[in-house]
Amino acid sequence: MDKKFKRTTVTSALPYANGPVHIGHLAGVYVPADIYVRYLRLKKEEVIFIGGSDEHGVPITIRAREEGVTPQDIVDRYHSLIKESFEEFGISFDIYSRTSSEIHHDTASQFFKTLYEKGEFIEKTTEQYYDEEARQFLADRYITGECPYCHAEGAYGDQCEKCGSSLSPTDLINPKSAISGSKPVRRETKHWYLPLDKHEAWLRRWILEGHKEWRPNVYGQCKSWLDLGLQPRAVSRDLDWGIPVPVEGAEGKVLYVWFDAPIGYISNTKELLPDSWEKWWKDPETRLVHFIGKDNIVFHCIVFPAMLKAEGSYILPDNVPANEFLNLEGRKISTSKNWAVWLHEYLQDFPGKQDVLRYVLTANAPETKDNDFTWKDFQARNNNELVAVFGNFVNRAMVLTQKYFEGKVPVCGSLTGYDQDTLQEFADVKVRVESLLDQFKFRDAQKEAMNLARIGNKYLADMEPWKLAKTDLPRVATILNIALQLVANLSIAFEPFLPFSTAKLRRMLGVDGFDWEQLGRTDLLPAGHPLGKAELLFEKIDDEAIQTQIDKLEASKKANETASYRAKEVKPIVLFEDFEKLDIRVGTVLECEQVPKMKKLLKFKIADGLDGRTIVSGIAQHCKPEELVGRQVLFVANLAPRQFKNGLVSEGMILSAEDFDGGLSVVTTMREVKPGSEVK
RNA sequence: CGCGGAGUGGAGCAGUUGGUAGCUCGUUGGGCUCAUAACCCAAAGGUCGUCUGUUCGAGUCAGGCCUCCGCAACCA
Repeated sequence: MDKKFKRTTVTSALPYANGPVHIGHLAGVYVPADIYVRYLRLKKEEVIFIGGSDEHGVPITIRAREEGVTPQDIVDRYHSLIKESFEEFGISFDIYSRTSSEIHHDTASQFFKTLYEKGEFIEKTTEQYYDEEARQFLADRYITGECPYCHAEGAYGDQCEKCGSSLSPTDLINPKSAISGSKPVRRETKHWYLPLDKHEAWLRRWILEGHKEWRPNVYGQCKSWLDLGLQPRAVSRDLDWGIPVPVEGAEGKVLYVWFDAPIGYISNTKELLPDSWEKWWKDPETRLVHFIGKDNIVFHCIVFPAMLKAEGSYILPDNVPANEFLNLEGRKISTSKNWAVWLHEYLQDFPGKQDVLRYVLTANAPETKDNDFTWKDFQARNNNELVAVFGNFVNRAMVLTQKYFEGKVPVCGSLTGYDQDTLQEFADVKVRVESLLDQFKFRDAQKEAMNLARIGNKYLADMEPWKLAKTDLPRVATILNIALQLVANLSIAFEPFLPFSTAKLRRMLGVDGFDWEQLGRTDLLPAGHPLGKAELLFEKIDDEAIQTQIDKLEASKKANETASYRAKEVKPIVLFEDFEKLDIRVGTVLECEQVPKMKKLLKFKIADGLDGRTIVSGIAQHCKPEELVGRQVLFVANLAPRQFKNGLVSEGMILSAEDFDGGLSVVTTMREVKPGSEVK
């Protein structure tokens, strides 16, 4: 901010071409990036806006295999879907390309070679699991087996979801390939690592001392990583989809996707500007800004800068405004669970309403913490803010001018003190909006721009030109002149935020365009200037349209849940004598209560036909204690007692069925039997 | 006790260096009638997650705890 730059390179995170783009992507990255870029362009600053699809990596190959198509088919499908919907939505990339392009392969390959030749990598040989049937090495996530700690089946190569322990694939008992189902074998493989530890010193100075202005979430995350000590990171993988590692003896190896993806920013710039791309990436007078989501902070603030520095000729990012996440109707957005509002579907369902979504996502942007998108809020912001405040003010000014001055901008006469105060506010708003945009505070900036319309509505209400029209037409002329200047100002102030609506507004005003510099001026429309046709800037969205969206969300979620549901694999065969060792009995619940301070635990007093026993069970979030009293439940009677931290001892285990969504249902008997009856 | 971010009126968010708790929406009452029943004014509504400490004074600083979300498993 203190430093003066000549031009700005803006990048936005490359969406992964494994699915369509949803509102979370938009709110987190693309809308703020687009606002910023449009703002700079309006100021006539030199700027480029780089985007593209990230098309490599394991998940794409898995998906392709599942669908029986090639990875290229998958990325082609989603690349064009994403590209088209961005375009229709008005994300004004100078280029939106892809990492499967030839130019990217060359660029990334060359980048690797340069670092390789400079000796910036270290080589390590390790043993990894190899699937002989599928003929490939397996990513941690694609190996399953028995957890060495809790012995649950289906633990992943990196973590057991049952007990939460983090694992390494070689820890698993009876490992199995998730791809072919076959038993993988260990095989040696060589990989290249970027020794981040060697970069730690300068990164520390650069970020912790040089960029204190970064957002707290970004700065904090970096600090945490640096304080923990950086480790070398592998830059290659054993895979057949990606950019081949361009050195001898690296057959069957590709660049790890996080290594090649950020280089995509550079390749895409090259594609756009084959002759002059370097000044956007290598000139110290260029300001580099990355728009990303919070999950990408480490890559863009530590790993990618380390790569750029290691290469030697590149500039480093000046700021990385990362957003938090957006939730949808109170839940996390999830691609796999189809809990999302997809951009391409929104564009179909709400044609011509790009700006409404842009407005809502900015007004509710997750800039400092995770936020929630609800359709009700979407409707309210449209109806109560865009329509009622902004659209209505414009309409009032237009209609009154039509009525009293045949649609021509009336002459501004002498000004009252109130007029002057109102005009002064234009300039104040400009200063505030600019300052907020410069600090990447888009939510506040948009709110400030909206104040112009509020000022306008108040001005009209206070002046009451419709009353004065009967007695003092010259005064009405002045009032409407000011109101119309305000409308013109709105068309500038909102240009970065609502490009479609401001274009429409300019048509209504009968002007071609304004510069940002003109914002705050009070003579944008000369007296006598004929206005264009008045139309409504925004329209109301009714309950029905909103309900349709909510229903759609619920329906697709349900469909998805049932469609993707498949029971877990059956465990290995056991002998009858093993089964007999378990003593399962029926017990009647005498008492049941929540364990104080333990959210998940219920304490049971069970009649077992003997002396009775106490059982503690972690099912409090799934059933109410009072519903269980008097019911018969099944429990394992000869399980070794387990003591909890607070001293409680559980003498057995109550059996419950686990539903597909993790919900628990306690198992009971069909008819009442004597407590202590054996279950066989 | 792995690390970071967050927890503020019904909803969504501000709150800079500690000094009267603000904004938008909603609610209630009033006004206006040019306007897409839109607009303008006023009011009600908060022990700022919780406990303790520092201070003349804490939403703000320090420490403990609780809850939510991310990061090492690549979904922004």
